[in-house]
Amino acid sequence: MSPPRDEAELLTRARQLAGLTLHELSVRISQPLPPDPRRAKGWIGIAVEKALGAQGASRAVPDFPDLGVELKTLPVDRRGRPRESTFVCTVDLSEIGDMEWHESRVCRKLSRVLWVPVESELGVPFPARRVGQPLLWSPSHEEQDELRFDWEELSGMIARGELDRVTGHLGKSLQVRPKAANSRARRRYHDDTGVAHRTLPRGFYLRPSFTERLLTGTFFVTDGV
DNA sequence: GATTGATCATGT
DNA sequence: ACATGATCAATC
Repeated sequence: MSPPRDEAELLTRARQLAGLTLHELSVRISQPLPPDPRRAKGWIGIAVEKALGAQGASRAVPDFPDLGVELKTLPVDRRGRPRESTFVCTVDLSEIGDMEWHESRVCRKLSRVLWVPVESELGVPFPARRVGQPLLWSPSHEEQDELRFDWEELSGMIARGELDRVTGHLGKSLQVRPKAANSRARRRYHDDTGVAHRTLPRGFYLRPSFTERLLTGTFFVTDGV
């Protein structure tokens, strides 16, 4: 599958995936379904990448480098509400001190995102789960302000060497949580006074309440009734 | 039931 | 080790 030439082609391809079951998706990309989905947490994301013609899944660039578009699959329940937070990027412990929001990895990563919801309902077997309608998104001014507010609070604490006081409780829309192979993993960093620390690697995540709003659009109230 | 901290797999 | 792709599962 060649990469899409422009956003329109990408969106057309994504819309053609809507309604497919994961089994049908696996046939389309000639990639077997994982025998134990609990041990293949990234399977859906990589499968959708393949189906859309994304480039290498393991490189530190957007999924569609020429378009500057990032792909995110989003597990949703039957009402279309996100069931999980969304990983954005790792917390950069080396250069977080002197960084402006607009040049941050969080801001750049979220500047253009193709969201692909995927059914993730307890009662529905993995092969029968369906791909949903995609949304090509950039943050509104309001969303940008929200994310920036949280990012400045969190990155400010980290720069002051207070990372071990940063828990998942902080941040209305954006939070910091562990992102590591296990809880024993450690990574070194220097705060803005040059003091060295070793700490559990962390990542920035979007809360489900944030992704829920962007899926439906902030101008519509959704109460499930 | 929602949320936070922990974890799984693969590629460079 | 660290990046990619996230979900699992203990706890609140």
